[in-house]
Amino acid sequence: MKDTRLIMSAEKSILQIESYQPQAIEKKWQKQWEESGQYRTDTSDTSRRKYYALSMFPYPSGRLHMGHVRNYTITDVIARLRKMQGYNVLHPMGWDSFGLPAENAAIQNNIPPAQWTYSNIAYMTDQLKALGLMYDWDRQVYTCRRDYYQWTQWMFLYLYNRGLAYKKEAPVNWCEECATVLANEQVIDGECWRHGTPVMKKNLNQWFFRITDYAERLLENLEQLKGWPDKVTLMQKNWINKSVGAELVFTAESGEKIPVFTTRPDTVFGVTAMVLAPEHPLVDQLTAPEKKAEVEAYREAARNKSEIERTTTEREKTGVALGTFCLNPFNNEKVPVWIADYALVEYGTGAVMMVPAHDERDFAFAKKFDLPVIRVIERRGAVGVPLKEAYTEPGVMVNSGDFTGLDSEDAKEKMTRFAEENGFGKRRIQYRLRDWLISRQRYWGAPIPVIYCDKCGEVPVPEDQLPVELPEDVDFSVKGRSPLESSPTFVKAPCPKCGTEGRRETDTMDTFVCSSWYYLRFIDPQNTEKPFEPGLVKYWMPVDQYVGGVEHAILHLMYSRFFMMALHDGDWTDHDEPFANLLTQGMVLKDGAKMSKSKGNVVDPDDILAEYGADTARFFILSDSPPQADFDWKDTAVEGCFKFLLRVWRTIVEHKDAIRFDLPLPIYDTLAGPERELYQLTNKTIHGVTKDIESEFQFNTVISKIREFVNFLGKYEPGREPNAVFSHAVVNLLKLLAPITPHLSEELWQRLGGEGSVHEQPWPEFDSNALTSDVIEVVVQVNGKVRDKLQVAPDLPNAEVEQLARQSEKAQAHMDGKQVVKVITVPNKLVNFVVK
RNA sequence: GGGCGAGUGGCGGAAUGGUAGACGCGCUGGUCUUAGGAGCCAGUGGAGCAAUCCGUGGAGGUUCGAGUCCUCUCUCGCCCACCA
Repeated sequence: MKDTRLIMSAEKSILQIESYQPQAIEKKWQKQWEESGQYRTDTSDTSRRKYYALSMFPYPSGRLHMGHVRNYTITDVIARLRKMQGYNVLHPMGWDSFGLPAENAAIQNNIPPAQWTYSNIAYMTDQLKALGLMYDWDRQVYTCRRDYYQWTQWMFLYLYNRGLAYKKEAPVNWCEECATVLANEQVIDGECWRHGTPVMKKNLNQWFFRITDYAERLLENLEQLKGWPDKVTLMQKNWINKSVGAELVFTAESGEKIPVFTTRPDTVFGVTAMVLAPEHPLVDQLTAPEKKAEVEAYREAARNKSEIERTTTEREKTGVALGTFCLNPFNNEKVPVWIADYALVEYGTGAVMMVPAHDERDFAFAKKFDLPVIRVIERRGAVGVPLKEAYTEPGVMVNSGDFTGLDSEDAKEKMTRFAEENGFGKRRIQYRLRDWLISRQRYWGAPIPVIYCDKCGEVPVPEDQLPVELPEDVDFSVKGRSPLESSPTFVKAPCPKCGTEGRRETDTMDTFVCSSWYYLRFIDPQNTEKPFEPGLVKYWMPVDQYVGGVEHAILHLMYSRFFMMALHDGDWTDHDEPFANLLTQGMVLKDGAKMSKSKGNVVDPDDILAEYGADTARFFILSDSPPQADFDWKDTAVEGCFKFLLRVWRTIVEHKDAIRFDLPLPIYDTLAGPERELYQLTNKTIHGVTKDIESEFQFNTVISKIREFVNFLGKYEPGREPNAVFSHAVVNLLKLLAPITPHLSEELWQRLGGEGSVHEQPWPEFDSNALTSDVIEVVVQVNGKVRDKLQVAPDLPNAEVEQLARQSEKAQAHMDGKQVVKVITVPNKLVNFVVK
């Protein structure tokens, strides 16, 4: 392969010095770091300022992909930097190791899910270690291990005892491929997030977490998450989707109350029908006998439609009149009751007051079924213009009884109050966010710790009986119900209350439950008494920097926020937000497309490590794009990075004799010529690199600054004697590179005779006197166009710079015969002559 | 349909309202070499011999000065979407 030849030839060419052999030095240092324990964190040391750096932990799918490499490298560089800056750094890694793929692999290969999972973890652990990541391996967590899921079950009980976990029968999303139910968040465009297959609605008795209790707080707190990308907070805001309005109660002729939720109580005089969701509980009672067959057929059809069919906006409206009527409480008008599948049983009250004049959907429905359109709001200044489409803007009220003439925005408030006073309505806030469906009819997850007893009903397993262990005598291949039902040892269990024989809950928890609190367990992973020690969590939380893919913007990040709030409310934590700063890294692309097996454009991290080593991989993946943007993988650019590291190596090893650690620091004022320039560049680089990392981790510009620095160093002739300025430059270069290329830096640090580990060194400081050059280029503009450039001393008084500029022949050529009306001088930047 | 973000060389991308294209990839020429796909040196937005002119999706505007700010517009990407 050409890459291997490149390395061989490169090595040959520098054979006369000593060659850079990444594979050898990387292995050596990884072993050394592990043995020295220098990356372990003492979480009980709460005396220093702390920094908690966290990557979203991986699912052990088999092997790492480049997205992982990018994610973990970014976090690792941040963690290493903070450590050098003197923080007490926590940087852990673990495994989100429950989940469906393990079960599928078990069925296919006839091996237990645990075996498949642990062998993947072993392989991926080796890969992570080969990348030289600064993890405290002693605090790994595995969500599939009983010492972890015991506490996931504890979390369930905690929520259950606070009334935040409950079971109910509801129409839920069912994926045939997964053979289980899914949370709303796991349904994308009516399709399963994993399989892309249509999701069906089924009425099932399922467990939910009452995340809607926290809807308002989840929304309000977004304001304080200044360290999150706007994009993510916005997505969460849209997902929660708060609507302020009113619940108004219509009354059927037969007496049944039909509440509706509306954001437009001001349009209630325009109601010309009542539309119920097909699944609405009142449908049977409100259907006229002669309509029974037709209505039942419609409901049956709706049931068999997939989510995708039901929710496309382009579809024509369908519906059936029930043949009965209800009364509008505001004017006692009789309006017909219909069912239509554009009304959703899960939202609001499952019933909609139909106002065709002022709602686009209702307008389409009325047109289709020839229902009357009554206009109750007119545009100000354009009264009497005929309606061609729904008018959804505010305006002036018409045809609205006592409310006629009001501004429609005022009317919302007044009409809601009127409804409240008269007992047929109230103000109501509605969120789109639904409760989180957490039960799964699958094996490889944390069992829900509940026992059903004929006498006592639903009984939570007492805390001291946790964990409810996952049995091994299970037939994984059963579909449609939990495989746990097939375990002879699992199902039967004594009722914790009365001791008679009961049945265990056989559903397991959504793996997102496991990952909603893992960041807390990292702080205290070996605790056998509690999920974590609140005192430690108080010090370590929140996570200072969380890094991961934007695909978790809603699912994981909102569930974790919910957990944190719930734990906070029970005094388990001081904070109610888990992640202070969030960085969503972009995707790794190849040839402009997402890496995928089907496209055949996957780059395997193992190959890159074998060919170039971890430092090149780390350096490259940070180099070309800012971390938030997508990153285009380019093989030639990887080579370029390797060549650069070779050059760093050569530049330093070649001049080994000139580098000493015990030389006195250069004194800026005494320096002249190239030495002075080198010293300036060293300080500028330290300053620039530090600044770029601090401001949103712009590693791509960090790397370009380091390249400029090295380019200069390569041309510099330090001589054979110890050289203080050159030594200062090289020592600082190694420190700046340490977080990015930890092995190379460590190796050179040691070879040069540096004490201890480069990673234990303080982050370099810069000499602020030496940040400016001795000569500055000032631009001479005429009417804003660059005409000449001057070399002047920095901070030369404006008047003198202007004098010099006036003498510029090139500038004068453009000012000839014209009058200078204004001169603008920007110190150390430019002089602009405005001429007429 | 609604919301958000982005459009800069052949490519990835730099630019507190102040020299557009840093840094790199690629390419061109030279050098060293048995050889070069390594190293080193030089060049590289477009047009032009040159002076110079034109250039950040498009059209306007603000400003001494606009890739950057404002208005409109086009294209692409992402998110949400029959949520009442």
